[in-house]
Order: sequence, then C-alpha cells, then structure tokens
Amino acid sequence: VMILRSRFLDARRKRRNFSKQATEILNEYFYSHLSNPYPSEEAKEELAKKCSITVSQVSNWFGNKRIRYKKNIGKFQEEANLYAAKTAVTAAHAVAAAVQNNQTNSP
Amino acid sequence: EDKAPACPSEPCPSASSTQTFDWMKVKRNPPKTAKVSEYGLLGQPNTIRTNFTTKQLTELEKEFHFNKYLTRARRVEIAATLELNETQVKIWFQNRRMKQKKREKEGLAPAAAARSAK
DNA sequence: TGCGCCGATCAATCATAGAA
DNA sequence: TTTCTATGATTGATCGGCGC
Repeated sequence: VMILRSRFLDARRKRRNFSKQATEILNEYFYSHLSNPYPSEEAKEELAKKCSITVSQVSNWFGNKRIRYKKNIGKFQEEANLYAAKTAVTAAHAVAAAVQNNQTNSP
Repeated sequence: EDKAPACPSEPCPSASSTQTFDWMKVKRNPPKTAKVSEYGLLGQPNTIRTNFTTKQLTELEKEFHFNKYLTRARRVEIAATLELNETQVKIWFQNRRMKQKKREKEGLAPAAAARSAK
C-alpha cells in the first residue's frame, strides 16, 4: 500500500512545540474553565497574544486538548489537580473576564 | 458564564477532584456516507472518514479555483466524475472555502504584525 | 419543511519532537 | 540510535443557527 500518502509534504512536517510559558497559559485557561473549555473568539485572541501564537493555533490546541482530555480523563487527573490549585486563586479573575463574553448555553 | 452550579447534568461517579461535564460526553453521530450495499446486513457501513484520492483532490482543487461555489448541475457532474456523493462534494467545497478564508486571515495578520512590530 | 452555507467543533490520522 | 509517547496540524464530516 504505497498509497499516495505523501500528501505534498504537509506543512505539519516542521512542527514546533509551543513554549513552556505558552502551554502554561493555555493549560491555566483550560483547567480554570474545565466546565466549559470553549474560549470565545475574543478570548482566543487574547490567549494568542499572550502565548505569541496564532488564533488558529489556540483553536487547534483547545480542540486537541478537549478531545484528548475526555478520551482519557484519568491520564490528565494529575495535571488537572495541579492547575486547579494553581488557578483557584485566579479563578475569580477568569470568571470576571468571562462575564463579558456571554456564551450560548441551552440544553 | 461557566461557574453555574446547576449546569452539570450529573455529579460524576468517582472523581478524585474533578467532575465530568457535558462537553466530555459529547459524541458525534457516525458519517452518513454509508453505502448500505456492499455489506448486505451488518458489517458497519462507512462509519469511517473517507480518504479522497490524490486525483479526486486535484480535480476538486482545480474546480475550486475556477468557482468557489458550485451550482447543482456542476456538483452532480463532479460527483459523478470523481465517484463521490453530491454531499461529499458539497462538504468539500464548504470546507475548502473555510480553509481559504483562514489562509487569507493568517496571511494578512503576519504582515500587519510585522509592520507594527518594525 | 427543506436546502445550502457559515462558524465551530469533532475525531481520526499524519508526521515530527522529545522522552525512555 | 531505536522505540514509544506527547503534541501540533490537517481534514472529512457533524452540529446548531441563519436566511431563503
């Protein structure tokens, strides 16, 4: 099955991991909003700026994070506890900042 | 916005410190790209992602550069030529347009950022 | 009531970076 | 160096909402 998987040497070849600080910021947001880790467009732009990455990369990160998290919650338990404690203090800030981003939540 | 206590549908059976929220339970229905035949009875239809061939992608790409939007007639024609469902062709164009928009956005942002950063 | 589109997201997979 | 795992990106397809 040689298959033409070659796929034009996708751009994803030369992948770069995000900086430790960036990952730290993204994880803090993710775990401090674990009940609904879906940042608004505005929040994504803010995160992108803070992390020095693009909005698309922020979207990709949350997309991957959500899927992988729910795929194996246990594997992220330790990480979850770590950030839960770390962000507990800043939780108030996050909520306050999120207030301006009224999302749509209907069962 | 997300700290409402009454939102979670369930308390979570055995979580050491975090609970299971609704977004963690979300499940997408399998693709309807199924072709009932081929498998007669069971044998899972096409519950998997279709892998377009290079030829199909090349043709779709060529058509896209000609027209960003498809007419019903053109869609039928292309679907037949490439042996794809009309829906698959429709979806491909839809995704392709979004990809295009994304590229334009990503393509201008750096320029603006570089300009302001200078 | 139905269809196509948009924007966001899912989910599976690709290919690489990094740990072991 | 080789093997296995973590992770960013890609993409066919789904979901909810909107307009016609």
